[in-house]
Amino acid sequence: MMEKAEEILKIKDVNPTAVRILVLRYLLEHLKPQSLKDIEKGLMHTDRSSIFRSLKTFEEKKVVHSIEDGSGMIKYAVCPTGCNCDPQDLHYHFYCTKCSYTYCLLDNPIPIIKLPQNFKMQRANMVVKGLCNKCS
Amino acid sequence: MMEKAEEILKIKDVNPTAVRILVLRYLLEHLKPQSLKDIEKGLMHTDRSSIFRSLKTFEEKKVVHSIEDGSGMIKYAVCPTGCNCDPQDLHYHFYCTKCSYTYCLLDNPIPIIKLPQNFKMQRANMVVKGLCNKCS
DNA sequence: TTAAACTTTGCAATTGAGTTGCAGTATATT
DNA sequence: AATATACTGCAACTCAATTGCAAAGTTTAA
Repeated sequence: MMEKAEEILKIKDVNPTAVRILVLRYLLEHLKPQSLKDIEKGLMHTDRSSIFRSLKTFEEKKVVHSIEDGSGMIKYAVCPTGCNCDPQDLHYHFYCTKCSYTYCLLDNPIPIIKLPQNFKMQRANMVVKGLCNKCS
Repeated sequence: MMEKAEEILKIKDVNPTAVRILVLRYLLEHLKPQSLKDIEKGLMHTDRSSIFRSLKTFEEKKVVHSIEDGSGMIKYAVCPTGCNCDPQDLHYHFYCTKCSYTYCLLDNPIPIIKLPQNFKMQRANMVVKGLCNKCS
């Protein structure tokens, strides 16, 4: 785990700077998707805008992908090996309206969606909202 | 169409005030989901917060439902007849990343999603992003 | 090895959607 | 009409996201 962040950055062709390593490690240590604020809280001495820019860079270089779970905050998760952030790599997310936790629903594949003529899918964002097991 | 807004408000037990009628008419006239800002632009002499509060009331009384299409703005659409805003009434949306238009994909039913034990679904928000026929 | 060029970072300030407090206006109730 | 209740418009605020800028760090080239 110690080295993993650096390795990933190298593979994805991102300069392994201090902030980037810290942010990526933080994401790797926390299995659930994390918001900018979550990361900011976790890395107490790192500037928000630096984290923000790291995340933007990560997204661009496909180190992480973002999830809009309707919490009002974008969440970020490390792309699993082989993930190209293609639609077929995506899965449903579950957002608990009580504890604000975002779960990945890995068991359900996203079905093929028939789009109208000439519509081109780039990505998808599928979120189920409700109460998780702890809150229901 | 002229009378329809008032009728809907009556049926859904919402006081048919001036702003509410204007907002609902605006939504009825525009088939695609509209954001607060869209409505504000459309109704040039109506205050934003009044529109906002109308929409909140509408949501509560199930006159409209909201869609988070990842554009950063919540969109609103009039509930079709029989819609209870239940998960099973929901459908996919398509958000064009170029022209920022949100389409309803009514042809695809949302599949039943297996949730982990004791997870309770309240609502769902399914958005496909990409390019629409005009932009691709 | 030093200077120039480029990248990254931290701070402060701005944006923009959403939301709220409050006082004035309109509408309904007695 | 007098009172209560609901609605509206304005201004101000919140809060996440984003940007401008200068300082610090790193790389490249002379």
